[in-house]
Amino acid sequence: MAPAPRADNRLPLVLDAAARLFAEKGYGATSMRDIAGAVGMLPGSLYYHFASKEELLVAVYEEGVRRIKAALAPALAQPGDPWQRLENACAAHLAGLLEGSDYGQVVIRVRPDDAPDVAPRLVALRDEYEHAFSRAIHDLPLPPRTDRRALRLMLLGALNWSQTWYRPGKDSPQALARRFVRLLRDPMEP
Amino acid sequence: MAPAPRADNRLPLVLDAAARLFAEKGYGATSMRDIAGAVGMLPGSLYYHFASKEELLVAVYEEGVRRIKAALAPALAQPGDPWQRLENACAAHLAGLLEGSDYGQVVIRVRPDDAPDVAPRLVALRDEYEHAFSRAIHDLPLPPRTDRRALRLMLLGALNWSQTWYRPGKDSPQALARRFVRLLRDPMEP
Amino acid sequence: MAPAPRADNRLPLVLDAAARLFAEKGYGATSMRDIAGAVGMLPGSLYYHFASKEELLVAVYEEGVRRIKAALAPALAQPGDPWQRLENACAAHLAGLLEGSDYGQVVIRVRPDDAPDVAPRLVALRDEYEHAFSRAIHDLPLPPRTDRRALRLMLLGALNWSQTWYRPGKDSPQALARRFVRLLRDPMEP
Amino acid sequence: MAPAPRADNRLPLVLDAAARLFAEKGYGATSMRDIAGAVGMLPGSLYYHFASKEELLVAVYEEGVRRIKAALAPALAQPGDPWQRLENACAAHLAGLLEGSDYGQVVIRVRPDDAPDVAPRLVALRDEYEHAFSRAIHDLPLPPRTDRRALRLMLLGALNWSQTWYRPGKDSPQALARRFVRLLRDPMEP
DNA sequence: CATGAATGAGTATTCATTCAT
DNA sequence: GATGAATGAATACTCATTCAT
Repeated sequence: MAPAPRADNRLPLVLDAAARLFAEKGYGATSMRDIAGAVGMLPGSLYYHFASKEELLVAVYEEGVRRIKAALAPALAQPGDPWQRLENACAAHLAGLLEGSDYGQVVIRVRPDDAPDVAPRLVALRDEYEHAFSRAIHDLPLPPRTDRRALRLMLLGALNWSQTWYRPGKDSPQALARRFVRLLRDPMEP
Repeated sequence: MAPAPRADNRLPLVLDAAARLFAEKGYGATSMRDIAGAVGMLPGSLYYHFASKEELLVAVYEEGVRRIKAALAPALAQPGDPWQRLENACAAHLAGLLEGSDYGQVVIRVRPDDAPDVAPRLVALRDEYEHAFSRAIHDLPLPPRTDRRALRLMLLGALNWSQTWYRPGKDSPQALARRFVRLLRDPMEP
Repeated sequence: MAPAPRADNRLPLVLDAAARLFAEKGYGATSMRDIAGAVGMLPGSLYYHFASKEELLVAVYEEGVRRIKAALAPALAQPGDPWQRLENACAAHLAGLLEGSDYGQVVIRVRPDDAPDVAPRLVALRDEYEHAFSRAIHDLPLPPRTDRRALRLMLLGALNWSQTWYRPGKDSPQALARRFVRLLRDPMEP
Repeated sequence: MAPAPRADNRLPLVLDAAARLFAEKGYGATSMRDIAGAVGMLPGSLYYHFASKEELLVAVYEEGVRRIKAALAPALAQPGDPWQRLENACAAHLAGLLEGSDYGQVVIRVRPDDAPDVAPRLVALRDEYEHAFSRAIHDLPLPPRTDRRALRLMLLGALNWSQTWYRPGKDSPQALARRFVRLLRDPMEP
């Protein structure tokens, strides 16, 4: 029996594999066997690191939200035109969602109620990154009585749903972000 | 007048049950046992009506798209202001998506690749109802060079993603539709 | 593939196998695989007949109590000397416990809390057969103020514990019953 | 004077935890993880102290028999009425069985064949404490030809089975012992 | 039209145990 | 003395599906 190449910390590998598979196939369609196989472990061995499949999902979600927020942060920190800031934030979010880290994709793709026992924790994590957008929208110079909540829901919905139709190579996340924000900003009367 | 349903035909009941369960719990989380139980049948008996779970999903999807298109039709047929027409179409779509027929909800909730063998057919069905929106958007009086495709994707994404955050009783589909369309239409400069 | 010899009702076979294995090895040490293997089924197939391992145990217990009560009935129905009636009841119980039906042995051997979810039902079943002894002891002509409850507990304990030390071939159930009852009945002063 | 326990020796803690858990939940239902967790160790660490779960059980059993015999000794050493001696021995045994040391409870609760590899050693240990009762019964002034072996089996069975029905707070071990012995000793004719 | 009985492959999870460090 | 990481085998259970009746 060949001694396993004891890389000393295979937990991150497990997390990476789970993130990749959850992002690709979804939570329900990914088995613990799949994940274990992807890192050359036996299924039972995963339980040394995570108490359950749901806890493993939480760990991926947490890392996903951390990365989304990290990607958003530089865009939101920029001084200058608030519309430009929003566009950059959208571009960063789309980039993560569509082409970037598997972790971020999981946060958008996997519905909290796929893992009922931890659903509230997943929802709370989602709320965290949405909060970042609230602030960017709050800073926008808008006509009085504009419904900023509806604006946030609309924009985030448009961004997140793009996972459904996006095919890499056609539009870039940056280009999409620009188009979406322009549609909101520019007057529509011909 | 609808043709009188043959009294001994339980197929529509099966379809209804499947639609309800797929809409509530998702495709993967619904078992053939669940569906059979909901109509007082045994699991094996479903296979008299449908060759597989995936075919059953296709049938629900087909009916779902038919209903979405039927709900959209009157709104789209209205003469007069194209923006108002679009708003009405959005309201109709949201109503079906959020509170209306289980069938319509399935079309939005269930991802085609949850049923890989029939995924292309599901995608084609989705395209059908999206096409209705294309026309409504085409009719809009817009400044030249407006990206109508992006507009459609943005609007549909915002609408469809609402299944994620919508809680009945707070906002009505009609009110949401109005707000979303207004955000697009009205100038954003304060 | 050879067509399974469709004996038309294999459920009783499953029950028999479960009873035998539970009696021999105990509940915890018997796996659903063991039981399925004993009747030439696949493990999953058992779940067509029983919703869970615990429900299977309940079914065995129910049959076990039925048999114990059936074995007790003729002894208890006998007219004549109540001491003789008690002795016969003990003999019948011991016979079932030690050499008779696997079902009866399960009732004594398997502790209700081995199957926590159904433990109350198992306890209720145990109470049923103990009740038969209560009546036999009630009929005994005893000195006033004799503690009949203690007598029942003592006698039943002595009988049931015999599963622990009994080796077939040495003492017969009948002989044991006679000896136990005599020890209670005959005066101990030399 | 007991030799001062070396302060850094956690083996007795492990033994205590195992005894408690085996007594509470049974041998099969207690995992090495449970035991390790109860003393703040990791499962693997137990194997420094015990070669296997079965050896751990043997150690608990040995301590259990030692304690049972120690509890019995003073009662058996008493001069005077042999019936009173027996009653005291029963009371001591019941006290250990029902409310006293976890170790003693394990000896009664855990069946030797739950741990097949060490079963003979467990049986031998059980025999040790039963031997103490043999002597007490041998001393009883009984009519000739009384079956003393049956008397021992009956009494011990009654005592040991009490673990099944005993609920603390209702009867005290002492009271039970008195009642059981009285039932044997006093004439039953009214 | 539908059932009753079963299959076979799969699911997440648990367990006693090992061993290099 | 004990840990961290893993193994390998087992466990109860679920699922879509089949097919003779």
